[in-house]
Amino acid sequence: MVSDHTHSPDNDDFPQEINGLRMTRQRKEVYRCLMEHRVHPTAQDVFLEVKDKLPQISLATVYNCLEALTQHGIIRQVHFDRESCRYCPNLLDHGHFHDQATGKIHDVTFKPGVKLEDVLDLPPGTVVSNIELTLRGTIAS
Amino acid sequence: MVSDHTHSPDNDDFPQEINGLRMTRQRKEVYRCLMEHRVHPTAQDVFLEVKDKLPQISLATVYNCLEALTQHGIIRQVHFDRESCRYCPNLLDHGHFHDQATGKIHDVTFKPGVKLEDVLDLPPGTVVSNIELTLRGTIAS
DNA sequence: AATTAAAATAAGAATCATTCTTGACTGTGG
DNA sequence: CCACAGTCAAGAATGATTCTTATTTTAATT
Repeated sequence: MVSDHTHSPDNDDFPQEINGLRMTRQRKEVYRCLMEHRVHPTAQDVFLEVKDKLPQISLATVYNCLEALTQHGIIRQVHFDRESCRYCPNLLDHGHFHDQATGKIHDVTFKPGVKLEDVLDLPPGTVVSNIELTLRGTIAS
Repeated sequence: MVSDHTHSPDNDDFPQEINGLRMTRQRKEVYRCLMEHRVHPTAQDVFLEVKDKLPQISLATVYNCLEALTQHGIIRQVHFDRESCRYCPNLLDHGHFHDQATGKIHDVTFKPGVKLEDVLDLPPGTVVSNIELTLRGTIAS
């Protein structure tokens, strides 16, 4: 994290920059929305939420912000089939479980010490740079 | 065009029905396309291929066929981010590795005996009905 | 073989998430 | 203060997929 030097009413104590990305008012609100709710919202969800703070923001800007944050490794995209992309501020390696009864999405972490090669038959020489693990099902009560 | 009950040149020895789904000429060709090439084609890819055999087939019909085959558990959809859906006739539990250098998609099987619960921290009571595992990376030569 | 109802298909329109384009705006450094 | 680069808003464009409708095919029955 980077300390902030100036102080503006919109900014409270948000860093002016994260991972080399300048945090504009729009990007801050988008990021704050993800951090505060942690419900894996879609761009549309974020748009509706952020409009309360920045009424003039456009959906395209929300997409731009989410894209910028993703490119700079600040958040991650989550995909469920071809549904709208969802966004996730949890940067730890993890998968997602979609509870089909409630519609809720839960982060699923790997047990400590688990390595891909222990679990999968990968072609020799494979270098994996990105994993996406998606589960669907229900939670028995 | 030609309806032939006993024997038609289009039909060779294809079963008339799989998993309760009537195998029409279109569905047969779509399925055959997947089985013969095994390259995880998109609907568009299948459409172009199948047009050689059935020139009048429409893209919507290809989508319908792929949907019907999927619903009846004959093939599976494969998703990479929000790219076009791809289709896979391999019904065994497996994931997919996307080689970013060649663009090829490889099936990745789980090592024998591996169970989800051994690898993941799942919320208690979780019943997983569907897994999608997607890897991206490269293969060192 | 003809009749009929249900299922499947072709063609193109419609939908919807996302991306692109354009012109205006903002902030920073000189 | 000015110029420049980076952002933004608004709406158009794109592209995959789905929907609609009329037509054709199939299977069952006569």
